[in-house]
Amino acid sequence: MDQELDTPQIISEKKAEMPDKILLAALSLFAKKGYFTTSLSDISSAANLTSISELYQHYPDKRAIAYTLYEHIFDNLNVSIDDIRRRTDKPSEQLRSIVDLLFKLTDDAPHIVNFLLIAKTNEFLPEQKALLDSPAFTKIYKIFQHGIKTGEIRNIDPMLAMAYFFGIISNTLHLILTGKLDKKADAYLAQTWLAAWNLIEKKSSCF
Amino acid sequence: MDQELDTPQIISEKKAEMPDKILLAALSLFAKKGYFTTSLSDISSAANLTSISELYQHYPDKRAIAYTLYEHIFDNLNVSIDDIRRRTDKPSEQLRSIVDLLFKLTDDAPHIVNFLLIAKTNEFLPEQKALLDSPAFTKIYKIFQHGIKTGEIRNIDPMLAMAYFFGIISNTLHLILTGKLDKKADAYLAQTWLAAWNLIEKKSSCF
DNA sequence: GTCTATACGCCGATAGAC
DNA sequence: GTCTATCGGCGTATAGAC
Repeated sequence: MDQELDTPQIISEKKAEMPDKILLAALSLFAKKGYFTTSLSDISSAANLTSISELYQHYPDKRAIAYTLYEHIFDNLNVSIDDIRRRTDKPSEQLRSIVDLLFKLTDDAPHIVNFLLIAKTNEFLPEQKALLDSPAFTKIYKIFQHGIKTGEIRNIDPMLAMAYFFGIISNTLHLILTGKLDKKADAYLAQTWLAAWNLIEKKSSCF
Repeated sequence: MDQELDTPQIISEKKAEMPDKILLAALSLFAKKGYFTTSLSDISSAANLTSISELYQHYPDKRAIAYTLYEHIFDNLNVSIDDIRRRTDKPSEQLRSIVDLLFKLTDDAPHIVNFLLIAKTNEFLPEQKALLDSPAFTKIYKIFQHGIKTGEIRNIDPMLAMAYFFGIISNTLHLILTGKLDKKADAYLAQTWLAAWNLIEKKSSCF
């Protein structure tokens, strides 16, 4: 339990080898301008390559860059969730850890959270599996199911509980990322966690 | 108060004159495939035009179509909000009416709500004013400010209250639109309204 | 294996025939 | 004023020189 949860290395930033340099550049651009308005030329400039051709030494085409990015981020999210589930099987603690992670990421790697939020609705990434169909999503859904079964979460459609809970979380993060909420994510963490959790907690008198 | 609120004619569907036929086709395609993956050819087919050129008789370019659509939808939303504010100045009733409207729209004109949700984050509509900067948004923000001043809403950052409230609403609508929640929006209205309102209500014991 | 130069397709936009 | 035919540009992708 005191085994700390580091900011996950969603993308290795240490000794940025070439492919990661490209991915970081792409992530930043996609998060800022979107996939379709980002050209390969933009990416190669941002990654300090001499020309577009260099991209093709590492990725077969543009979609592959986006898709690799998508996989990196979702795989790491998935791993983080596995870690969390391994550490405790109490839904309240699992959800708390996930929220902690997301808020921490918002401060430390805002592009990644932006990418996640965009991937939620978007025309981003031609025909990719949406956020809603990723393994990470399914695992989180199971947390809600489990919480309802054990009585920690009140007895409503688990999908609805999830909608409420992450509606609060993701919308708050979104306003932070767009600057409508002007403090760091960390400043809103405690309050927002309480709002989201109390809303779905069994013993809560919200209902 | 019993002055009924019709589904607003966001886009006149009655005797669909040409420009509206085009807008409806575009709305549907943009909501489904996104702006950038929708070609003028797609739009002209969907609108049953004989050729792309016909589009140019009504709109100067592709962006104009998207922008007109954006204006129609946001202007109508804005008008609806004005109506609501004129009918009552009690924030709880105003917010309830807005939520009613959004859920009704989700059942009656899902593309419009989809468009609104997409416009929230998106790379949609090159460089347009985001949802967050529209007059409609500002007016809703004032409802929260007012509610806090009169004591109906508890005393937190109004932007945060808004984030929580509409996080629940919009995330729920999103899951309905994507089919993850499989009933009609109307079936979730009462419960979701309660969740969202109780969360920010002053007398609520959620906190 | 690095980069320049170029090919190719798609799509937005237009011109001009009827 | 309706439609066909075409242009031009951008952006992806490749070939080929060094």
